[in-house]
Amino acid sequence: MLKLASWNVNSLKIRLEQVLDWMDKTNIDILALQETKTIDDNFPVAAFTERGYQLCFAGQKTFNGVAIISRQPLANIITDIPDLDDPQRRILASTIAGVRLINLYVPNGSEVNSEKYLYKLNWLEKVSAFIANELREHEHLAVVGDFNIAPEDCDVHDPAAWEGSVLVSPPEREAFARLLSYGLKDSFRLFPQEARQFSWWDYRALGFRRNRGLRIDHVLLTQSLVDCCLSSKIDKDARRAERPSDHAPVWVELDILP
DNA sequence: ATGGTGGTCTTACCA
Repeated sequence: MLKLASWNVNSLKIRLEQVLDWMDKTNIDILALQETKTIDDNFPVAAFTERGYQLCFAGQKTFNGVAIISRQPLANIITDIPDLDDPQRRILASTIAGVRLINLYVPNGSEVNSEKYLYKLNWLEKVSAFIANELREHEHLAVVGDFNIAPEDCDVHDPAAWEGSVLVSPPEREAFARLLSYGLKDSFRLFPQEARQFSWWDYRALGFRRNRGLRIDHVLLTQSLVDCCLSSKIDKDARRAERPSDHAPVWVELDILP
């Protein structure tokens, strides 16, 4: 059994104890983090290596930042991709236990047609091309992270209120669908799920208490991993913690040896 | 109820 998780922690410095507690509780094998918000020199390496994990990370000051924490060795690490000269640290890929893992912190996009939105769409285009290329080389591949896209209306607490907005706009959903067209599957939808399950809730206006959320954090799997995927869940409990991230962790159990 | 909270080498910005 291999447990693979993704979590936007919104500052690893603030959330380190929560992350360590959650890893202990769930006995996770591989954890992909987004929004670590720390430069590499300040990454809390020892906290993870003391627990028997290995890690890789790509950070910057104040914003963004991605990391992969793994019980197994991390090979073939990539932080930058062709045709995207981007100082923002949002991409981290590594091969672990025969699985190619691509960890993404997709840009938020701010508002439809804003400069940040256009950056998001271009970023998604270049990353899609990179993933298409990776799929040619790796049979067992997972794309995980904060996609900042709610793929379907059932992933949105109030689809009418959100219609056309950033995170749900048709061009963003088309970019997500393009990944599925490569044969990747949204692991969450492989299983029967209760309605109104989300992975992110705005800190403001009692968003979590009222379950006014979106499902924007995803684990996409190639068919070979779908075939051994036993479950796909969102751990809403982590969002109930004191001083939580605005995102909950999402994770899959794969019936392969770690 | 068109606001609100939380994070950052903050006093503006990002989400």
